[in-house]
Amino acid sequence: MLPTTSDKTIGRLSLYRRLLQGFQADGVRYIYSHQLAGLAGVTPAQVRRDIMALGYAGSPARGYHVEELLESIGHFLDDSGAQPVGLVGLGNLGRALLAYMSGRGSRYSVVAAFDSDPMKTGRVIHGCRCHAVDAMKQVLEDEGIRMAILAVPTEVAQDSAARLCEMGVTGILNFAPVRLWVPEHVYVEDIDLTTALERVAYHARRRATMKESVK
Amino acid sequence: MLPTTSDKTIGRLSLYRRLLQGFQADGVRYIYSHQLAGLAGVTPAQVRRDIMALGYAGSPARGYHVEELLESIGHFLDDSGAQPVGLVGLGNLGRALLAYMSGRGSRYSVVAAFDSDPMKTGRVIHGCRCHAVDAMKQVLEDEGIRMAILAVPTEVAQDSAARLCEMGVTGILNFAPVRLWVPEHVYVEDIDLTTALERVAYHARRRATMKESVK
DNA sequence: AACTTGCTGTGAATTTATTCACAGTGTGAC
DNA sequence: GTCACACTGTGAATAAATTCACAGCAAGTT
Repeated sequence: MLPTTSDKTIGRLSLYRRLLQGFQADGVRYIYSHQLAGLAGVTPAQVRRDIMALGYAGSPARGYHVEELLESIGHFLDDSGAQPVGLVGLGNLGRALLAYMSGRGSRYSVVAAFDSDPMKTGRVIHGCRCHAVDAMKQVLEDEGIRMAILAVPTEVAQDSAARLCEMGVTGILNFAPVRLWVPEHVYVEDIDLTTALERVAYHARRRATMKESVK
Repeated sequence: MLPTTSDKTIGRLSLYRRLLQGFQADGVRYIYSHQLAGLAGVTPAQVRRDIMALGYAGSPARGYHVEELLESIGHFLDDSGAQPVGLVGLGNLGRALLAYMSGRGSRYSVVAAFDSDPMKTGRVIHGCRCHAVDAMKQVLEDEGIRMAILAVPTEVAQDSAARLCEMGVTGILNFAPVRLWVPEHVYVEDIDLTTALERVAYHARRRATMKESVK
């Protein structure tokens, strides 16, 4: 097994990449760990550790060469280049995600959407064709889709996930607030808006009272 | 300082609550840690540890009393009951979040939205009045808003966040893919869709190849 | 009433993630 | 050249999160 890299590191590398792209656009050629750290909100040591995972090394005198570092991160995270993404569920959230994704020139583009509502199928929304759920197998194969965004109601999330897995999908970004049970070789990342909001509420309340009591 | 509870625990408690509500609706009165753990996708020991933070204790013979446990979690997470939320940014994402939030009978409801586009202000969307950004101070005060969802373009996120902080907001749910710099007493939770998707892509690719190489 | 069972609560061990701290080094100043 | 500097890469220390493992106990069973 390859030296396994933690999830958190993956996430931060993705963040560093975006920051670096900004620097590159501004014509910056070299950068130090503490500069990246400042923008990313982490410690310089953390940045260096994360970059270690890439196998890329900077120069003690100049720091990291922006372009080379970007290339390293790209190689590490993507390798194969742009990947097609499937979207299941075209409710409010699904449509918004579609709009959001099509807006920014991301390296991942949603090439096919699915919904059980016949009113929605056949149409093209934000440049993406919407198919019936029955057509899923065929479309996934044709487009070579290996990752999917799941934005369906909670009740059908497990079902949809199982179906996706059967059809060869190995990565799912799940917005339904349930834990999905999938085969071991499938990766699920959950984004739970309710939980996120509750966490904010908890801290917001706590901070609000803290602020007063400190005085 | 109170014995500080980790962010992760907060998140899981929120998840347990939703699961427990399901049990309660089904008329279940007592529940064991391993049952919750199974649904939540964590270990039983983890569940017990998390519940320790509440100060609530179950019975060795029957497990946890669903209703009492729910009450404990509620007391711990919310206490003050429903809280009003402000939403800044009514682009695709903002509108979708609004629809999403108004749909489910959450304990947090978006009572005011803000956008800089005069075309959008004054209207009522999904039962929520949309105000001009200039009116923010007044509206936040009137409604007693202490937490906000930030769904504006990346470029203006920092600005908007700073403004919110000035006006007494102590919790922000940030969808812009940048690290926000805010006063110490303000809590920020980031939801970065791009990073999330890249993480899925990374693992999806990895799993896909792993699956083959295991064979 | 004594015994069995399978749970909870929690100290201790372990694993994972982060930070410290410093040897080693390329660069620019003199 | 030689020196001083400010950085990187990384082993070791620390901190945080999770899991183990077991004492103690309420309820059912004989």
